[in-house]
Amino acid sequence: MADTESTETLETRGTLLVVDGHSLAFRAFFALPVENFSTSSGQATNAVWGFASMLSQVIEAERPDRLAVAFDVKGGTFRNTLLPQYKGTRDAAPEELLTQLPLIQRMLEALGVTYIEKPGYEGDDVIGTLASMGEAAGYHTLVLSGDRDAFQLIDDYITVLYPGHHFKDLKHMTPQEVVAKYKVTPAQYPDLAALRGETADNIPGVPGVGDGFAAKWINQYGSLDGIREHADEIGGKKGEALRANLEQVMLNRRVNALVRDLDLGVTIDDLTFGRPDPDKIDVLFKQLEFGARTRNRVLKTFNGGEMPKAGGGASPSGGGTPSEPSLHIPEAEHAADAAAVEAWERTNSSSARLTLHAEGDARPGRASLRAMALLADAGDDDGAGAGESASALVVKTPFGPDVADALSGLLERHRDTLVVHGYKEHLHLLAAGGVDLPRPAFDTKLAGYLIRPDFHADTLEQAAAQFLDLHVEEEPKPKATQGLLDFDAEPAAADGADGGDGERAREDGILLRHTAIVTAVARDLGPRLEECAQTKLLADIELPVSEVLFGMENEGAKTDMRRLDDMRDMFAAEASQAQEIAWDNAGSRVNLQSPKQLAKVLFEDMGLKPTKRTKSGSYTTNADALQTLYVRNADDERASGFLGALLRHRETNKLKQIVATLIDAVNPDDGRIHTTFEQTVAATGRLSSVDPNLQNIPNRNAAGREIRSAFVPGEGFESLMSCDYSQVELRIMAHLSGDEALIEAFRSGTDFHRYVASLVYQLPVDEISADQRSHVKAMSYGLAYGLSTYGLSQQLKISPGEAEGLKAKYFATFGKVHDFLESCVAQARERGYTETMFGRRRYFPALRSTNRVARDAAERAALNAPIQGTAADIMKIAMIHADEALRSAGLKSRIILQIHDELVVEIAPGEAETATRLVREAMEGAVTLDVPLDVSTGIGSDWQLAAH
DNA sequence: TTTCCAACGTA
DNA sequence: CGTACGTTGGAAAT
Repeated sequence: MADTESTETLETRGTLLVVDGHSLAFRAFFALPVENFSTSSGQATNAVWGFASMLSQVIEAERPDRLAVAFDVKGGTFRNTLLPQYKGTRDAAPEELLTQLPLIQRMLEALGVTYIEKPGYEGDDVIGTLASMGEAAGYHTLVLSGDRDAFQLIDDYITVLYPGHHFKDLKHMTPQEVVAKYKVTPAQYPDLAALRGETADNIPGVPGVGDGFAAKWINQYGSLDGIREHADEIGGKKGEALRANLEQVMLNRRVNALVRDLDLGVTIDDLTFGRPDPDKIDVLFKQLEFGARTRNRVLKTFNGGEMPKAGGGASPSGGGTPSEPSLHIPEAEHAADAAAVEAWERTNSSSARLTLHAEGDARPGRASLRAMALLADAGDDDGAGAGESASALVVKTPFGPDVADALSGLLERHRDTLVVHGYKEHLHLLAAGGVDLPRPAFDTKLAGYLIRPDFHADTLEQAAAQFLDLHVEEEPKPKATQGLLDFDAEPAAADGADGGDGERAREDGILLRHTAIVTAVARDLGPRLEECAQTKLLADIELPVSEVLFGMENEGAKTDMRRLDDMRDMFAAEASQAQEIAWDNAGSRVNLQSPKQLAKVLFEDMGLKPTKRTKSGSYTTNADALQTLYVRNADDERASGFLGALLRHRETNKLKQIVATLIDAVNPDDGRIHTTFEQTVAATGRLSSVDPNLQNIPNRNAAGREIRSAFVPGEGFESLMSCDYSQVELRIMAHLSGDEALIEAFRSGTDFHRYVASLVYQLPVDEISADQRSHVKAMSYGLAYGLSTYGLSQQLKISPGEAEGLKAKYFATFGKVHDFLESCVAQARERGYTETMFGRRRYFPALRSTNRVARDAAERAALNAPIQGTAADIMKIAMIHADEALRSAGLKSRIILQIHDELVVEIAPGEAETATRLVREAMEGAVTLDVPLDVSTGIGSDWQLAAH
């Protein structure tokens, strides 16, 4: 990278590296996404991490003998006296960066690196002074700075390292480089900068004058003084501008001159480094949640390339190349029979932790097991020598029932120390191998989710990267191996041809590596889960609900295939009919599913006036817009014909698509659809449903709702029951806010929305109009989403003024609700996270964002999270209780679906009454609030008929 | 072939 | 200019 490295090696005593601390911190802050670098408590760490990483890079590349870092000091300098607006723009440095500066200084201290601040002066002055001192002491000085003011220091002994677009390509600015770039010498550079100005420092230059003209004048007249003397001779607009701004330019020149003779109280010989303190680093990095890899790399770099020996910190264990994480992967035994499993168990019976990791296909209804590994380790969580004494066992499929039994017994005996990554997935995998998996003591996937609910790792490697700080750097994994590293990967195409021993050994290696990663992640996450008080949530809610979900996924939902086929054909016919009409009116065969083509037809060919734009700037063609256009152009036969047909096509085609997707998802073996409930995806704590999504089956209009009639009881069952919470989120708001009026509204037992409307409008209940009720209802629901008055007016098609009035009346009636919502946001802003009734957290670093759009969005999310999250918690508890109640009553009836506030239960003959009672009780009694939890239930021969 | 966007379904 | 999700097809990017 250093093309100018060969600057004739001058006789020097060594190399001094002087770093502009603020400049580097800025650089690091803006180079790395803060979302990926925050601690669980919301402290941003991107600048600290980047600072360490960038400084390490430079040290490794330049190998300096002396090192110092200069910082600015808070408060003004003599420059502000001269130029009040000086660096005015820099004070706008984001809070998230400012809070990291002390951390960076602590890190430098721990690394044994001198950092210098001088009150009343800037870092640049310190740098200038240090450079002079270095020169005098016979050192070659490197100045690492992104501030061009430093260019004036450059001479044969002083080089500025100036970062390019990527930090990696640091430019070595020598006198030759400066002349080549600016056509002036380094000594003349401040003159040029004074003329041009410096936007970064909020210094205005001569308008219309850039580097080019400034250089031309300097070369013509020698210096700024020369230019001033001959200012009258310079013609044109630029000359005029120069004369008008001469005063400013001269001031600039005084401001940008660096002071080079400060008394810093140090000598160059004090600026040694290379004695980092591993203990201090460990304390700091633990606080910052940096992992072992960062620690080791940093320590190594700052210890002159050697790992420091002293200090009782974590041992570097793996060591080796810096690109390998410090994982200890033990040699594995292979168990071919039950005896081998039992023998391995005996030799490892005293292990403190047992990690189970299986691979295969974990999709419900078609799961298969490929191989599994067990890793027993000493479990010394302080990290010293972790894993050194570990022992591993690999078991591959196929294996017989004797091996399965031996494994089941082993797992059962070690359940108290058992760790998995993804209990639910492992239940599927092991069930496919005939092995029973008891509830483990720890699940790294669930734990990771509780600690950082908005981080979603697709692969185990990603989870490790997040939690062990094995940050992915330059080298992306080779494409070929990527698939194999996928946690849930399909079996790698088992073409027997080249499935040789090498292939097999490699697969084993990956399996073991993954197992070791799970062990390492568990070691890290256990204490962290405890720190943020999520351990109970894991043990009492997430792990138990995994079992319920496993059961639901495994059973699946029976569908009436004939009904589905009929519906698909019917919707398809309607859609194609609508398409014909649309095409006739359009006069061309536009693709009705292409917003782009539609926009052309509507807004160009037909010349209709567009309504709104999409966020990327094109005209929207969504249903809302089409509806508006339809009404607006009712008298235009062609346009309204097209729009009407298009709307019908949109609706029916969508339904056709939904049905087709369902048909595609039916498992031919049992005629049932086995969705997967994702337990670690939704940041609020809700579940989600994929492959297929059974949580978005239409329900709002009659045509769509018909699809629900295709969900039926399977063989051995007689009906479906649907149970749902009514207005849970509003009830939770009532409870959490303690608003007496709202609580009373729920206790009254009358039509809730009507009752609320009567309070808001101060009218008797029976005088409330349908409009008033629906407006209040929309307001109530909108509350929990942070709905704006504008949004409310849009939805209700009323004026913003009316919406404002409604909101005012509402909050006048339910004042505590307002206070509560505000307090959610305020608390989140203060602590960095929100909490549900059960302590589930969600972090909101964006509340401190300087970007208003992002901040507003975070505020809405922060006000919603405790409400939606508490509802999710309650439903999970209800599911655990209901499942348990059904089982212990010996019923065959079982929960098969969850749609956020609704459970669908498949009812066995004769069990309707008991099952209804048990599920209702579980749901109503999941938690005791200041308001009753109302559950409504219904039973029918299909899902639609079970509605109530 | 992969990635993004617009659209739309649910609570 | 309303929170939380997942799926689809077309179009753009590769």
